[in-house]
Amino acid sequence: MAKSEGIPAPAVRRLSLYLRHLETTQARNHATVSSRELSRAVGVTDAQVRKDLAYFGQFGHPGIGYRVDELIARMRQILGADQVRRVILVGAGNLGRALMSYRGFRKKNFDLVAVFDNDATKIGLPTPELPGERIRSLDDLPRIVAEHDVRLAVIAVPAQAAQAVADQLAAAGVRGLLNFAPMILQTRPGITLSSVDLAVQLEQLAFQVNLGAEGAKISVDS
Amino acid sequence: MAKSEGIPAPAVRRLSLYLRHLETTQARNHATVSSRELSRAVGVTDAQVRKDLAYFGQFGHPGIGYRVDELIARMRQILGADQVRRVILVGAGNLGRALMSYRGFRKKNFDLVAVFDNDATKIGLPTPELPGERIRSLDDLPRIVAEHDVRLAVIAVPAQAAQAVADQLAAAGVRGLLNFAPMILQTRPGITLSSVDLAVQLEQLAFQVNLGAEGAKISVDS
DNA sequence: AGGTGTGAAGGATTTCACAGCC
DNA sequence: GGCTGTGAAATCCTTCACACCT
Repeated sequence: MAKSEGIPAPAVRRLSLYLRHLETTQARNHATVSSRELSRAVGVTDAQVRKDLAYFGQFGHPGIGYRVDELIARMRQILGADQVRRVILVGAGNLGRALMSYRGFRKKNFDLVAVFDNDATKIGLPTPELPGERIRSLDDLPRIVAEHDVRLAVIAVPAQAAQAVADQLAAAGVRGLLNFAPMILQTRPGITLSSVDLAVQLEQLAFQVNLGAEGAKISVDS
Repeated sequence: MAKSEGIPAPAVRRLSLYLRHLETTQARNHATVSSRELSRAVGVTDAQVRKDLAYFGQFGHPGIGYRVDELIARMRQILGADQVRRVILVGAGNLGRALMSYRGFRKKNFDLVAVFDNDATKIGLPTPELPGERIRSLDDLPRIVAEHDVRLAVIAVPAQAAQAVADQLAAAGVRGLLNFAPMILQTRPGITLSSVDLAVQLEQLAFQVNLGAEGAKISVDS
């Protein structure tokens, strides 16, 4: 149904970066930005910025640039950040706890509604970051997902448990998985998966440094 | 000096993924893998796998596939994982502590040699994950970097402190920065930067899910 | 002047398809 | 039969350059 088919994935990745810079620009009370300024902040060319934005509509004003407030509103709309999206977290280990306390999610209008773990010694423990909540058993997964209409989940469990958790999440009706386990997961069609492997990330960096590191590059993303 | 110039960045990104699957294959006592199997595990085409590997040499055996042990050794060599690489961490907050206790780094032959923080109430505290070590002041940065020949650093500080930390790291002689602060950093040439923004990552995922999520894609990852 | 939106050109990466080897 | 390595084709993405607007 969406004619949003032909949008390059890299363009989508840059969208969040543009938005982040726009927000700091707004905080400085600048009313407009040019594609030039945006491009330098994110590390791409100005033509790239205009092309990227053009995939989603015409937001600019010739001779002026982009009105910051307007563009922020449009981009939030496009990214879905204008409405609360509920998220659950599976895995209450070190990384899981760090993610719970991460304020960035809330700022982007994500609402962490529950935390799950398989470890019997953890189930029932209070979650300081989510007042009134407690760590839940995975048995509660289907119910919580249905009750809160949760579409997104973060996986922060050990590698050997990750695939099973992913399967349970998909079965419970979650549509998007953000996986931090160092493991390649298989998902069935209809489930979107994004993986971040911290060690792999560092390995990439080390390789690039070894190469000779000609120019500083914002390499992988975000 | 390296004719390793023309290697596509995406190919390099996939290298770590191939290696990870090879290691699990090895654990299963399989002696060889085909590009077909590797490709399915990582979510690319088999031609892609062969092209990627071919950038670095000829490792395959026609009719057989790739010998697992051999390929692992070569890939570790290529990625530099055959020798210990020393890393420091700046920022001992929630995320920093999670990173300290993350075993994946050690497994990939990274050695975390010191943890720094600017918070006077944290400096001097012991680091349970690094026996005998304590959280250090950033004043010690140049000395530690020089003494241990540290080339890589992980930044896990709040956004508003990140640019200053990056500058100090570069000045101290660190060559590669892995940044977790939700902030676009500027670095001078010769410094390689890779950024991971957890909130942006989730935002990307939410967007893809909203699109309609036609096919499961290992999207941005690692 | 300053700035966007966009067709067209250029480059880069991926896929195809097949020769050659085990 | 199975499988790799690789030129050639196809596709995808980025940059150029300029018409047009303010």
